[in-house]
Amino acid sequence: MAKDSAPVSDPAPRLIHDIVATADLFLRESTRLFRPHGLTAPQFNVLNLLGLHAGEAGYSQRELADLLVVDRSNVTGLIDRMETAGWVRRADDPADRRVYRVKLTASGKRLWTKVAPGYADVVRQVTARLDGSRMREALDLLATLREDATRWELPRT
Amino acid sequence: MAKDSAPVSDPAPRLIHDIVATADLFLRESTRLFRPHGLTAPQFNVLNLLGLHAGEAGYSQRELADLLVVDRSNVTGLIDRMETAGWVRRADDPADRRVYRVKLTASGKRLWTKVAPGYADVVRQVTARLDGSRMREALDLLATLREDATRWELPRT
DNA sequence: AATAGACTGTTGACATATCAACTATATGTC
DNA sequence: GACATATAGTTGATATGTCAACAGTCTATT
Repeated sequence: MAKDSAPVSDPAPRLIHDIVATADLFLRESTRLFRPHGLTAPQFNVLNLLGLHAGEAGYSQRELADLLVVDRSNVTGLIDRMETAGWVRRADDPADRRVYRVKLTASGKRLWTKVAPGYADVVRQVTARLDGSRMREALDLLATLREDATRWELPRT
Repeated sequence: MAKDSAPVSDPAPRLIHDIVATADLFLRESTRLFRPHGLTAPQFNVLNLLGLHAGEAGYSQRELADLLVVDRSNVTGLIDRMETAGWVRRADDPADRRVYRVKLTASGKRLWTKVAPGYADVVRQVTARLDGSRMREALDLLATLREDATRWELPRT
């Protein structure tokens, strides 16, 4: 009988580790897909956001930062590089002189239509073995974990 | 492959997104815990690996790279900074002059015993709502995804 | 023993990320 | 209108990550 006082295989830290490892693996593998097109994963995310949802108005850098869940300051360089590559441009916002509307260029649109289907394929392949009920279970588990991860309190010392 | 665009509620991309977002959130939140001690998340991971499993021999930088799932070159700077902070030291390996054995210093051990319990608490809080069966299900789901993520083939163009 | 090949750690170039401090612009309140 | 406050984007310092190329060391095969 195993003593559970020395839980070498304690599942809780393992779960956290595995989530991080799975996310990492997925980012790493998807990078292999983007690389031949000169894209990085965050750059593809920008392309995909603009291609999918942005319409004519584009997104402000603040909106992009919120959607990508990164700091505003990070978006500056990201968009700089994508602008240099010719995939996006910064347009002035007529309603607010502080903001740029970031929009796809024609070249950016072309790249998106070329890369996005391959990404969708990969996503489908990776999730192919999960049927509807396991998929729902997975989404639910992750949502539960995210709720509790925002809820915990720092030890107040 | 369907010619029409993916429905907004397509669960597959959402699952991938949610895994990355959950990992991200967890890393971000745990950083709040490490920060007051002057530690970053990767630095805590090194500390924890050395504190938990390394024993007298420590780990080589190659072993650390494999355990952390990062490139060897990344470990150079990580250990540089932790050495400067006085938490680890590089000892020569008597059996192989190419490698360093990275070991905790007394100060590193002290820091680990101070920080690790708080981390364990947080892990416990975050996973508290998952009973044994959901935990097993979660680990199993992630393992399945990782298998398929290493299996997919790059479109051969 | 010699040598070819593999492996370890480092370096340099680059992308991504954070945070704090700064400028410029908006906005709400007196 | 004037002022306090908030917000958008940039900058600089720093940490993490990749990749490719390098020097030094090991190892296996002849």
